[in-house]
Amino acid sequence: MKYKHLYWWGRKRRYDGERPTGSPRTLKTVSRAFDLVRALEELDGAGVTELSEYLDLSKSVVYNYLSTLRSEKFVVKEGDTYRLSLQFLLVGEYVRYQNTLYRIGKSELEDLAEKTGEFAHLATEQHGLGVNLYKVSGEKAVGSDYQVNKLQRADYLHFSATGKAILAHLPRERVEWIVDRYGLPSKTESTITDREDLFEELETIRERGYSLNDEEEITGLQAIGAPVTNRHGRVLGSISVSGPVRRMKRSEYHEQLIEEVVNTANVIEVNINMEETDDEFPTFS
Amino acid sequence: MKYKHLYWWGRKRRYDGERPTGSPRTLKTVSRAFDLVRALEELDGAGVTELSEYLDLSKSVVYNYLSTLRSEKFVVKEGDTYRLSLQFLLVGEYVRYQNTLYRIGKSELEDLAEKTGEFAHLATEQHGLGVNLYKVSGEKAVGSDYQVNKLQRADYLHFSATGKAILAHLPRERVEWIVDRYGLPSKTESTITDREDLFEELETIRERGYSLNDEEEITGLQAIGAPVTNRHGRVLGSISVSGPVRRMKRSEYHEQLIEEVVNTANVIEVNINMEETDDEFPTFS
DNA sequence: TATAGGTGTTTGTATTTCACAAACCATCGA
DNA sequence: TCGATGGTTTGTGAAATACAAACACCTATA
Repeated sequence: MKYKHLYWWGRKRRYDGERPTGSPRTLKTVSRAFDLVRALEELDGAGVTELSEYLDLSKSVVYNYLSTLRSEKFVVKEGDTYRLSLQFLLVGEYVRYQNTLYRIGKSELEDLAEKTGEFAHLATEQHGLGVNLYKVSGEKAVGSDYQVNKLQRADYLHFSATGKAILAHLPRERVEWIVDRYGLPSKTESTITDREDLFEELETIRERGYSLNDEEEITGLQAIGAPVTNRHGRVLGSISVSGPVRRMKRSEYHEQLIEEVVNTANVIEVNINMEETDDEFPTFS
Repeated sequence: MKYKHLYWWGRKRRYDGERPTGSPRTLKTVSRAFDLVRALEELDGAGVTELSEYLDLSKSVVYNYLSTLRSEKFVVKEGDTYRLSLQFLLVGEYVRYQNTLYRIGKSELEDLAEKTGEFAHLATEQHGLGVNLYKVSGEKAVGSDYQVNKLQRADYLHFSATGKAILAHLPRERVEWIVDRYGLPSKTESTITDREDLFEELETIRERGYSLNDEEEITGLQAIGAPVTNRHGRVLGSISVSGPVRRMKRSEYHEQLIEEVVNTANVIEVNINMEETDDEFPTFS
């Protein structure tokens, strides 16, 4: 349980008191409301007293926040414990559907999983972390139960095939920022933990057009990833297939998989560019 | 687009000024923050000025709210338009995973879709509306593209097989409340729109143990549903399979499907009761 | 190249609204 | 019956927010 929220919610909040001039004012009350949302997630639901101790706020304050969130339908009360409601799921599904990469890429990813029989992922980047937009399990996929049911979290970009494919196509300064912000924590002994090594790897990925995760996240698991960029060269996200190293490494099969992945990424790109006739794609922030 | 949010976000907010004594205080600032979230959903992203007109708030106020939501990572800014972020999806996935019915029922539902080849749904109730927790498309499933990709929304309970199975096992006064609150709008000419008809139907459903949606939501589509209750008799949600009337109505096949659906619901119930050894299940609100 | 009109952003300040503590009210078990 | 442990309500001072107006920036157009 300790690992769960280590890097997830980001660093400690800075309330308005200590705000440097020139940066936007933020509303304490709103921030607290989201502190409560986070707390409810971290505690898997809780009562008023528990939350008031956890957040160091008076009981009545917590009660008022919960009542408000409840009236907004983002929180439900079961007996005396408050929980986050399915409203979050509904809004979440809306947001996902808004995402062009998901909308266009979903069915292609399903085809990819079907064709290869392996496990396929569709990911994008937000706030310097990777978010899985969709996963499909192919016929041969192993550990699929673990992978499908694993809780969906934002995770580091530097140790997954999807993540590295994205990093390779972000502007260098953005990658620098991400590394500064989150570091390069290791998951296995193969994880890239050195900054220069990472930049070399990203260079390689750019040259050959696909990324490889060689047991860098989970021992025994290899993944092949490819970026999806729009016509302006901005990376929208990436896809990957993954499976046990033993199978994935067999050379003909390996080549064939690379082919399939890169090809699928390409098809998605084409379809996206057909939809997005001529909109601008400004940079995220 | 008009239909989209007709009944979704609920009725107009009542701020604290006009609060009847004895009901909890609610925080204006928090409510406004969620007004912004709603607005961003309704407008599919928007700029400061647009939002300030839409919500009748001053530009600077909107700007401050957006800045706060952004610092909480629930909103991103692309160029000059603000959008809801994937954070909602992540929290939503967490909430879904917290749901016992989803956690236990998911794989059983997949089996059901596989066995029958039809389209299968797993749904629950919240705030008097139905929420789909999961959907799987079987081999033979038709219109599956529409159904899978259809935007996930909370919808009325009275015209779906899953919804009616749930209603049939809620306390009468709760059903009364729901009907008072949302009415019985019709989707096709077969939709039940009369209160007494509905209660009779629910009685029938309770007696025979499954529900039927006979082109009440979509012309040409039939669905068979069954409730999932815990050992205390509280309904946790329901499942269904659906397909074209022509196929679904063939009598042997029909019987067989009913059998499969009821059976699956049963298996889920057993598994849930094994997990939830002896917790109380208080009533929602 | 200047200018008008459209953005998003910043600031000062009045005043609304929130935070706190303490009282209150259930429920449960000893 | 009593005490302990929750959640809920209320009055009031202190602090955070809402507003308007000024600002900076961009783009189109004269």
